[in-house]
Amino acid sequence: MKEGREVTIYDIAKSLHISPATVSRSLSNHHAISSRTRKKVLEAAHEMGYRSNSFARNLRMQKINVLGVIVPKINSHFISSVIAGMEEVASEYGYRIIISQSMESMQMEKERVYTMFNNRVGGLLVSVACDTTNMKHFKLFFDKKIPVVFFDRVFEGNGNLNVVIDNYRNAYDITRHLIGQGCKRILHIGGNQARAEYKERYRGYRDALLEAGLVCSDELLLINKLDEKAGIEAGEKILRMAERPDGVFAANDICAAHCLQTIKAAGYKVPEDICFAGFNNDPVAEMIEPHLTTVNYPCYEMGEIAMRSLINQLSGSRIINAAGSIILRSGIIVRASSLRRKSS
Amino acid sequence: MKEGREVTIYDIAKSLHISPATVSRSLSNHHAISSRTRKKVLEAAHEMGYRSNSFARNLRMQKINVLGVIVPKINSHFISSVIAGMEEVASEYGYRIIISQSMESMQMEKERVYTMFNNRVGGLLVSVACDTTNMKHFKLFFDKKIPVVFFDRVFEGNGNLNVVIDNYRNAYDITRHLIGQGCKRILHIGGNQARAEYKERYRGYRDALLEAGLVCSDELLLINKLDEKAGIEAGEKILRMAERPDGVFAANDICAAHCLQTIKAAGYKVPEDICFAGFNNDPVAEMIEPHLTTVNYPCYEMGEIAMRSLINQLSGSRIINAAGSIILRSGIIVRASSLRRKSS
DNA sequence: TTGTAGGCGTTATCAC
DNA sequence: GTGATAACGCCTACAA
Repeated sequence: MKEGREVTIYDIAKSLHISPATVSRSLSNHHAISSRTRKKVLEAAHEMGYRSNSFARNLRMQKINVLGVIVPKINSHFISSVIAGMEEVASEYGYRIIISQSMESMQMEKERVYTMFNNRVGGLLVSVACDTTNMKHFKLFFDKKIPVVFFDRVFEGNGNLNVVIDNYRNAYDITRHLIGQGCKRILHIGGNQARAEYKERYRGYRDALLEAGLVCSDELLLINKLDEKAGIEAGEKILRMAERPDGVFAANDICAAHCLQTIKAAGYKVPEDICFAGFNNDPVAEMIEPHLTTVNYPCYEMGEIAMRSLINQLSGSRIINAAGSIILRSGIIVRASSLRRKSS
Repeated sequence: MKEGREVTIYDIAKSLHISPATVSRSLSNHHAISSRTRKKVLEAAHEMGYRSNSFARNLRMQKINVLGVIVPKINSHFISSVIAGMEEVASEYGYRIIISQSMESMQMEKERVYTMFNNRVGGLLVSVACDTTNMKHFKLFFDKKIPVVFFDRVFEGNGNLNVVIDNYRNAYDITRHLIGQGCKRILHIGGNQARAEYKERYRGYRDALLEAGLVCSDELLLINKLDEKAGIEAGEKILRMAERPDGVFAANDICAAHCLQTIKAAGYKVPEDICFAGFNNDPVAEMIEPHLTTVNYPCYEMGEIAMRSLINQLSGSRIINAAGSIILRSGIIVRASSLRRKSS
């Protein structure tokens, strides 16, 4: 076996005194080939350490088995679980995935999309950055009819498919729950309202309040980045408020948990003084004391479904309706952080 | 713009009445090209929806800009952070990463390695599965001198590079800390002892005990999968013990946290009755009450370093010593779960 | 500064 | 059943 250079079908052909075409056919189980020849070739290939060159093959075949995934950041419970689900399905169908992070920046997202395009991925799975305001940069894909599936953070209406949960409904339900526990003055910590998903969570919250005749004012709305730091700052802000809320619904668990911790450290009791609710069902929700009421987000399943839909569009001969939304089942999980009464 | 067929540099060349070579050079920022021509080409390329064909490019260049990452499971704080670090460095250097999971199974790991090989990744980053007992399946890569960098869970001595932390030392230090807090009977929850990393943590623990003249017996050693379920079961087991330990050192935080929770739920006080320490500095460590003493594991940094080392081997003309180990700085973080005295 | 031409490793289309 | 040969799209000596 030669060091350095790769073994090609020519090398095999030469050593066997046959033509490269025959080798190629043997390797790809072509029907018009004698089984004796095929056997010889297969053995020689193994012997010589041959591996097919996927670049040459793809170049020739015009076919691609790599799919792209673009996410804001990989290192969150939510995203890493989604990706785990995607990877499992992808590898089951013989696809590879390449992953990149937009770091919550639309500018970087654009670059990533372009790179994916140039890398000729067969399809794209995307959860957009926080400040992504439009989907112009996906036009490249739409124009070429390369399927794009959005998940979690999505856009409507370019013939693409979205995999989501019902943000409005879950936010509404969890706010209703807080109201049911006797909260009269509920504060919402939300994410960037330019993102429909966070807007929907806010709307669900607001509608529940209005319906119950409770106050819903700007003072009770905090918009931030929903990370650890934001949670702590939100807590400090709440502590400084003249009229303190008796309930908090945050648009994610990390933020909720750190806010809760800050409030607790100041001597207030949860849920007696303030009820808390989050979103996502992150592992921290079950660690914090008291455990955090939250919305169960089927992350792993979302990854599986999104990937399955994408592969479907790639291999399915005729898809009737690839566009639209798949809304996954989700629901609230009631834990001690919001439980004042026995029955909810 | 033609539908269906891809735009090539030939199409651009034709429409601009110049040669394909000029187009190619313009596109790759070759120096010997007039900026006027380049501009024209870039515009035309954009206009016509051109994208470079990475297959043709790779075929021609014999170079690969895709690197493979194989991990047990993506969806843990530790692994997702490592990958986030890797991706950041990779994209900085123009590399893409393809990721797959071995699901903690050596059999699947073998398959993944083979797939990566056939996909002709330029290099490999691996943290091996729990039950991986040898590195025979990486021989393909070693033979072809394709660089492989192991991280966290590693193997010694095949000319490969390892990126690790000092498991022995950290385990030793944290056990010493528990002893310093007055613990006399410390239990260790460890991972699969076939894995050197978990063995090292056990050894550090044991040596600290022996040195202090404390008891170190099989009764005080629990080996399990270190996940949530294992943590709860460990807690239940401890509660059933005749001679209960007054300190627990678990080889990861998830397990430690759930064990702690189980013990606490049974009415015992932490750290007064039992001290707790974990490993990894997972987000849950700062959420649980009391906060968990742990070992800070520089995950993101590990991803960055591992990726940087790999790219180094790929591009560096002469690497003096690519083999061996890089040991990252880590250290214990003392929190309330083990703090009985004012000074540690 | 730009053009010409050959080859990277496959597979498909002809012949034989 | 097998062999010759022409693409696939790109890059890069070498020429001009």
